[in-house]
Amino acid sequence: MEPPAPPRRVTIVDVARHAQVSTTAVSKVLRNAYGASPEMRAKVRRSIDELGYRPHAGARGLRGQTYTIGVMLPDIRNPFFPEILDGITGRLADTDYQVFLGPGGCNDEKAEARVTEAMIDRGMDGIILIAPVSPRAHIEHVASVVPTVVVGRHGHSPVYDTVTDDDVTGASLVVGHLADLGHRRIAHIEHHETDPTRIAEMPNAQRADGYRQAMRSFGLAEEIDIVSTTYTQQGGYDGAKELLARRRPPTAVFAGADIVAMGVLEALTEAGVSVPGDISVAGYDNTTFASFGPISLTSVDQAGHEIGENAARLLLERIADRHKAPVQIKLSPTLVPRRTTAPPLE
Amino acid sequence: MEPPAPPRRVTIVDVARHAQVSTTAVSKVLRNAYGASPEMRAKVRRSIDELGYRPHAGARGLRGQTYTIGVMLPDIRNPFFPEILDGITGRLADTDYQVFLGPGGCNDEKAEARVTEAMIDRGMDGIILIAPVSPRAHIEHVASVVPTVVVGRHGHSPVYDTVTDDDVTGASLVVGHLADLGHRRIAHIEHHETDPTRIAEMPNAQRADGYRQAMRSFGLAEEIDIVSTTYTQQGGYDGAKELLARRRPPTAVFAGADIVAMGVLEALTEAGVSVPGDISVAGYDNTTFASFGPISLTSVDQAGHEIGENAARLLLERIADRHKAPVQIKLSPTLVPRRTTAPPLE
DNA sequence: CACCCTTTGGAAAACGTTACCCACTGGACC
DNA sequence: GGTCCAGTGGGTAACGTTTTCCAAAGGGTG
Repeated sequence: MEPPAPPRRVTIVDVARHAQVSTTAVSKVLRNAYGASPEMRAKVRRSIDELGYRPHAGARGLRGQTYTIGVMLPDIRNPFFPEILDGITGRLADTDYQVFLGPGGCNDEKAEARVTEAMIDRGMDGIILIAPVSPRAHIEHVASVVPTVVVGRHGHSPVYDTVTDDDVTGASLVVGHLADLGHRRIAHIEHHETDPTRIAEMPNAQRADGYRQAMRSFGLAEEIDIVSTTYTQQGGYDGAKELLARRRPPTAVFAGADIVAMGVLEALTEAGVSVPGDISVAGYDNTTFASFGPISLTSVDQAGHEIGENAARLLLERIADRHKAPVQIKLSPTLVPRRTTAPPLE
Repeated sequence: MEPPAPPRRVTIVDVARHAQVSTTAVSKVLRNAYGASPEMRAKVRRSIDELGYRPHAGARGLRGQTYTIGVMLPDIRNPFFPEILDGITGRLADTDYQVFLGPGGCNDEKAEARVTEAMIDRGMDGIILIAPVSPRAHIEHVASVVPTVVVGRHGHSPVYDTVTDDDVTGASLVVGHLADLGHRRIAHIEHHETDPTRIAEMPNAQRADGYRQAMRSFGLAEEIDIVSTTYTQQGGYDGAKELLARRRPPTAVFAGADIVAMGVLEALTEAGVSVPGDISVAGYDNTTFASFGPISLTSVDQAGHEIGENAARLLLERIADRHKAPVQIKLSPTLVPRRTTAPPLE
């Protein structure tokens, strides 16, 4: 209770003395390494428990591993990440690895770089980057220093593994759902991507592409109508305003993300347009709030838990063998129809 | 790009050699320590930049600090944390400290202990615990080993600082608002707290207490009506069902958290009760989704950003002087009236 | 000019752990 | 009875920093 005497930490030397063995022996037991008899293991473990010894991660990192895995979250607000994180921690729960999250700034390359560098400086054994916006060169630099798995970004590289959701399929699920209901004028609100090096790798671009492909395959090529704003509530609001100003407004709006759909709903309510009576609305991500009663938004559920599990698994494999061939995993999303989509009136 | 040769990291020795000084000198420059002339500082800094040197945090931790601060989040889903986190990172942005988040399990003492121990093992310089559920003894144990600030938990201790929001005031803001609108039968849904050692320290208990006090001060002591469930959507749903079954149901429901209010809205919609026509509903936390158009929930805004800033500031102070007298900061919440509250019909 | 103090710089010993190597034992095998 | 090998245990030198000293140089003071 009294701060004056922060007691010296129990070290491996204390354990060795207590168990009357060498520090090497203790180290072997700690790492389940070869060269220690069952009796010795038992004796050492007893001493560890008795003394309450815990290995010092920093010191371990100097020679071997730190048993720490870093997960970079670009935007902690995105309600889709918790699922992924659960998947990651679930897969890692019965290993010796501990997960720490590095908060990257939203859409901020500088912040991302700062966090990834900080993770490397702390000797983390592996890094999972979630939907990074950094240029590919930086990601490959990170991956060349420490085992890395990239989540939510398409494209592949010789140095890291990727886990993504099939955004093209997801978009076509939405278009198909709306077309089945009888809609023809289905508009899409996308997040505008300018950087040419990223353009094919970002999920937003894939969703827009998937929308285009699906519209064509349903014979609705003529009706393709895309508004470019941003994946924010404001972006959805602006996009909806623009669509309402059309000579013939769409009867359904496919927002590229749930948060965008929130802005759309806001704008429609303001304009006195009823949902789904006059216009149907669908989102993407199946975020927590999509299921709330007053919202009940039709959305696309990415297999967040599976994404996380796979990312963690691949990372462990890459830590075990840094030179293994890179893997790309693409998971399938599912449609979650709710009360914001219905057949058109006309 | 090619993994085969993970290049050796640049160390302080390399910098020293390049700048033709001792490693001691480089170390002094890194830490802005006394005993280095301006010319030497300049020379060393030039070498650092030229070689792209970055200090190895683990090695630093062995002797001095790791320049790492751990923030324990009990539940990453809680949409209230991002605000606090922004406040923390904002305050720390122009220091050398880096923040990492430790994901604690929801309401899980074991998980909390695992994360805090992991932070200690990694030599973190300071720890911020957000709304911890662990017994006070464990928190004090942590605080006795490493500088600690506790957020969102009342009560005070000789070994750590606290930053909280005034939940009693917050509750009275809600009751006052509803009473001003003309409501008398105002019910409250609380999170039931069983553990006697925590009971006075948890925000939920304070909110329930504030509700009672406010009801009395508005002359509504007779109308006090509390349902004990949990701070979850299901808890809100169940609580609302119970309230609707009363002989004379309340005309307003004060849910102890926004997520609870979501469950309440669901139950009311299901029962064909209109909001705010028949029953007004208020939440607490002013989470992101509270402001969404279709929800538009009256709520209480905790000064999340300020909470975070203060927590970070106190932590820096405590790192500078571990023996300073503990501080308790209590911030004031504000009411955010929206469309789920209105005067009663009768 | 002897003395003391301040400034500047460095040598060397920690810090806690693991990797690498070597030594010893006892049994199997020829 | 020698050789080889598997199994067991330990000694020691790293790993990259900071800290604690100590020495030398310069500058004021009496």
